[in-house]
Amino acid sequence: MGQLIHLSEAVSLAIHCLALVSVSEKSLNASTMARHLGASRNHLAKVLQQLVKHNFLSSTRGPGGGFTMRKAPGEITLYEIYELMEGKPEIEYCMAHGNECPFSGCVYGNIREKLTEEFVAFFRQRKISDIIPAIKPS
Amino acid sequence: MGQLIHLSEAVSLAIHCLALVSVSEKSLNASTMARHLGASRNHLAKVLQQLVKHNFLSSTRGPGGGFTMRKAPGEITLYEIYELMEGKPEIEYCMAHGNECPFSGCVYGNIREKLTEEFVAFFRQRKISDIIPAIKPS
DNA sequence: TGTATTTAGGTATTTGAATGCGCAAATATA
DNA sequence: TATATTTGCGCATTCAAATACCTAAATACA
Repeated sequence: MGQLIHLSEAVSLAIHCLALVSVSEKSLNASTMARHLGASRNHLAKVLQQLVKHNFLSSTRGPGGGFTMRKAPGEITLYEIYELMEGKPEIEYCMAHGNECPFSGCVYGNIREKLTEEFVAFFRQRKISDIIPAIKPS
Repeated sequence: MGQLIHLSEAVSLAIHCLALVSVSEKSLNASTMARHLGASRNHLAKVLQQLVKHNFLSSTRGPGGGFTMRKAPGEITLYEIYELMEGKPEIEYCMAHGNECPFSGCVYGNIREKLTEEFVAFFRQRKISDIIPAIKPS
């Protein structure tokens, strides 16, 4: 149903790819990763491009090419990746249209702010290196 | 930007309307509420239909018609309304496609489950009657 | 009875994310 | 140098959710 906590597939792909590249001895190409993750090669390619552009990955073209890490997995927090792919998490005013809400305080209290903060705190503390142990031996 | 905590406008409209109808002495029509909330009359009408169908509101057509409460505002939790409009909040498996994730535990840990539970707990405890005091005198 | 008002509900349009596609650029290797 | 491989990147398409529109049905009231 409607996802309350919304994490796009792009974020998910980025995080998984960084971990996979981290543990790979040689460079990993997009097709291989797409196959492993059961994801669209095209979508994944877009995500990888972003990660290259922002210096998380290096890419090499041509046969045997692919992607390698440019930063150590211990230096990359999940939050950095989240923000790169989705932007800063913002709380939208609930009546987005005219801000003339006839209520003096938000009917949601500050639950959204609170949950967002918890999420950010968790993602800031968690690093790519933390998720590497979860990779199944292929 | 991408909303991390996603609450649709439909949920928001439903909650606000129930509070407005609760404090209204006579029946409130869709156009009036739309004006007060600065929202689309059409969208709001859909939301109100749902609330009628599920016995939160009664409706009467024709001149002077509109909506009146069918349940007491102290008997309606925000969660009921959320679930009515959005369905139960589910955690999607992050690689939605093939569930052959090459990771043994979810890279997100259980943060999404935890945040969802917090949200649900908050929304279950909060009632329409709790937000009525926040209505600005018009 | 006629008319204006208002909800009901089906259908259409819009929007944004995801996905697909095609070609250019780079490069390894035969 | 030719060829196969692989990324880079812009554009087109698809898909689902959100939103808008349109007409029918009901009802109050003159």
